Amino acid sequence: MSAENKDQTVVKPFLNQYSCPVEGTVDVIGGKWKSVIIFHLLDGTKRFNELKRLNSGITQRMLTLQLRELEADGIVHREVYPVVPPKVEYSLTDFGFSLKSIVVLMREWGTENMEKVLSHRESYQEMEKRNG
Amino acid sequence: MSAENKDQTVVKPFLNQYSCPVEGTVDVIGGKWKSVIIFHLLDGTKRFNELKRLNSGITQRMLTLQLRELEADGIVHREVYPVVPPKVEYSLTDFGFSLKSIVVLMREWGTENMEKVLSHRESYQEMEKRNG
DNA sequence: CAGAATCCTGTACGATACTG
DNA sequence: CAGTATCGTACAGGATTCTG
Repeated sequence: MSAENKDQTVVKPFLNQYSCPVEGTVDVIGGKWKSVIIFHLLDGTKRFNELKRLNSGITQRMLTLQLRELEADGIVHREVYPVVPPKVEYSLTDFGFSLKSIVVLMREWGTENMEKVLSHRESYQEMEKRNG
Repeated sequence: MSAENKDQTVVKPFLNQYSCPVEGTVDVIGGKWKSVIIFHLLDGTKRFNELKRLNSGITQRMLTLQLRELEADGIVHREVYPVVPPKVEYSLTDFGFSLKSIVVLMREWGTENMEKVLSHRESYQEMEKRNG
């Protein structure tokens, strides 16, 4: 523990692990890809490469890692069919579907507001440049 | 651009920057701290050290960086009072308040479901240990 | 009080190659 | 097809010190 925190103890009151329930949810759907993956699984079962195509830009490695974490948290179900060539299907569990309202809201917010965000961001950066 | 992406072009149809609006929203409220900061600003203006205390565990540096990004995106307003000692107040802009429903849902979801997540996670890891 | 300036570390994330 | 297995890097995030 750091010197700074020796006198001002860090408190994690929520399940002895988070400082706040919001932080917990971030732990589940945070990161660059998870919420997007969940969003695409909302409209049904998808195969691995299907998800890879939908999450344009993700690498196989990252997709695998994120799916495994979502599986570990009980959000995603992984169904392996013992066939050649391999076939693996991913779907949301009932528990995973409880995140639907959040992810849907995130999509709506993004659709309606990202243009504004990007223009804000641009003028802020120009302002920084002028001032230093 | 990678070899893998030379033939299978990465498409960013949403504002030429994201593959999907959800990805955009993640860009705004993603990361370890932003959504928690926004949540705490929902119930009113806060000073810097107040936010630091509420976000138990965050360092000054990280808090500054995250607040600056939120300010750049038009989510947070920063009001500097020219007094000694310094006084700086942070508040949500009207635009920032449009994120309220998302963050509130995140808190509710965390409150109701994180216990289940953690137990899922635990048994998954034990399962991994047994199988290798 | 609210930060800026430094320096540092871990890990999230990526590129690439290989395989049952 | 759906992955592992390596290797590599950038940046998120942190510890510490200094200051108007």
